[in-house]
Amino acid sequence: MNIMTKNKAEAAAPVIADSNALIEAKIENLKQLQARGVNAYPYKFDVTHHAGALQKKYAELAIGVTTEDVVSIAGRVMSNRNSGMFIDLKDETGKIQIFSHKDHLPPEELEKMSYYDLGDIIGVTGIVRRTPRGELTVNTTKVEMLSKSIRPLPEKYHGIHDVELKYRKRYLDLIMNDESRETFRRRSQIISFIRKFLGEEGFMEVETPMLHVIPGGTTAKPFLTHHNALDMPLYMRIAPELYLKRLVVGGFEKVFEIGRNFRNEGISIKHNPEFTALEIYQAYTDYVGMMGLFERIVEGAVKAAHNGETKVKYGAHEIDFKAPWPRKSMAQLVKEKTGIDFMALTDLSAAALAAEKSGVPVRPGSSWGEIVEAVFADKVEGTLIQPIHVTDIPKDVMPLAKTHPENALLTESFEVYINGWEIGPSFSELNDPFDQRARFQNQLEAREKGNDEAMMLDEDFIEALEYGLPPTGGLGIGIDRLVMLLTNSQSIRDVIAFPTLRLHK
RNA sequence: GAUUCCGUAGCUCAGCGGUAGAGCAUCUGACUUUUAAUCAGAGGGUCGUGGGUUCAAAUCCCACCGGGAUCACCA
Repeated sequence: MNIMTKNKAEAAAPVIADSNALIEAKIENLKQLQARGVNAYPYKFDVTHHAGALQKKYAELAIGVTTEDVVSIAGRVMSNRNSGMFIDLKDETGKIQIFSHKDHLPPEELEKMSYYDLGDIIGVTGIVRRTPRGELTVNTTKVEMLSKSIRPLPEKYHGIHDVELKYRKRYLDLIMNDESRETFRRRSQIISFIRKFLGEEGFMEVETPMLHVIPGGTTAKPFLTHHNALDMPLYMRIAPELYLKRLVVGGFEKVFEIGRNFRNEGISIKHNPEFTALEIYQAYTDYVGMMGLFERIVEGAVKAAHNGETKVKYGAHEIDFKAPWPRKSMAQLVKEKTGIDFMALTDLSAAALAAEKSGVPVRPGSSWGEIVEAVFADKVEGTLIQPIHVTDIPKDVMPLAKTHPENALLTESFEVYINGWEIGPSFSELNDPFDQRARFQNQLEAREKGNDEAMMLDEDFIEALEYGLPPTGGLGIGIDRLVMLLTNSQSIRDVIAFPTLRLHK
């Protein structure tokens, strides 16, 4: 490169904050193409085939055989052998080798190709053959630059290992790491299955607000925001529950929503500040009806993502999602694990003493139900590897669930546990407006005692109940955790394309 | 938020008081039916940032920034 062309390149080059020799080399190649009349960013390309389909279609094509089939494919240049004579082209479905030879391409086209780089997106038309070395290949008769890449790809063999880079620049992770592609493909399959299944079951998909005047439907710390024109504080929703029940009041008997919830809490391998939840409400059924529905959704999702299999490896465990799953009450499970029978220890101080004795600290002001739940969380939760319905959750921790008809300390409810994680809760929805008001009052008292996650009183929701909510069963499923289980992902950040991270650099 | 580990070339990683290294990628050349192509050569670094200790710091110490893991809260 002489001084003239170098100056020209620098003058025309867009501003790249972190430019380096690799980027400069690619920009120089871009200029060389432009100097030869190539539009490096053209508008379209007619794709007739994808790599995956070709690999499948020609699986039986014998070694050394050249077909007469002309195909047009497009994708990213991933590797380059024999000075560009062989290129591995990668599209969404897989890889295929491109062969560019002077026997099939005019010299000026071959010369242009010398300015192609790894990472470029190109379109190729050519003839399908299998090389003597056994590689399915397209003999290029025409090649087009579709988008010039001016940044170097990560290491072609190891891909990206730096997890921070994976999360911040997910596109690189997806380009380089097939496992990540597979994870997000499966995520999509799972969600598609759920939509299709619920539609077939007669459920209507609805959308409710994410901006709430009063955050409700669960106990969690909300994000607070502000609407300028209305000059009004608004919370990002922590759950859609109360709005979905309003729709059931309105007469929609089977509704569901798949959407984002926002919780202003800690971040961990199981928690992202925004996460995707499925919530379902069905009129005229109760929590028992929800158990069967829960099982069919999850078992179906597992099969959809695993070619009909119900057994899935996760870490060191093999989890079998085949329904039905066992059903056991929370108190029973605690009793089996610790010997403590909280159903016989309904006195608050006796319950607190028993919990402390078993090594579970009790926060001052805890209710009986909170103590039972704390012991369950500490002693039992982590041992529930295979899917199970943990039923009859204490009323103190379920302010929106119907009281259990046989024991006023409990509710008609269950939570599904898999791999030691709560996948989702479900209950017979409390539809008695007087009881609901009393439960909210209890929450307010807890709030005054310093529990800043306790629920706020939602007067408008109670009014809706006063018009009449039919007997209703509801359930929620944490989609991200379900996807983790079905993709053997160790962190929720591996199943959320763009997880929440700190502002960087 | 607490504890702990990590941050070296575009990427993957060595080096852990004494002149900043390798592979891939890039550039030059050779080769031209390859498979992480190969061969010869070259360029590429504020060792996260800022202080300190030392004759000498990528290396030891402190603070900060970013990330991972564990714990706490939660799904």
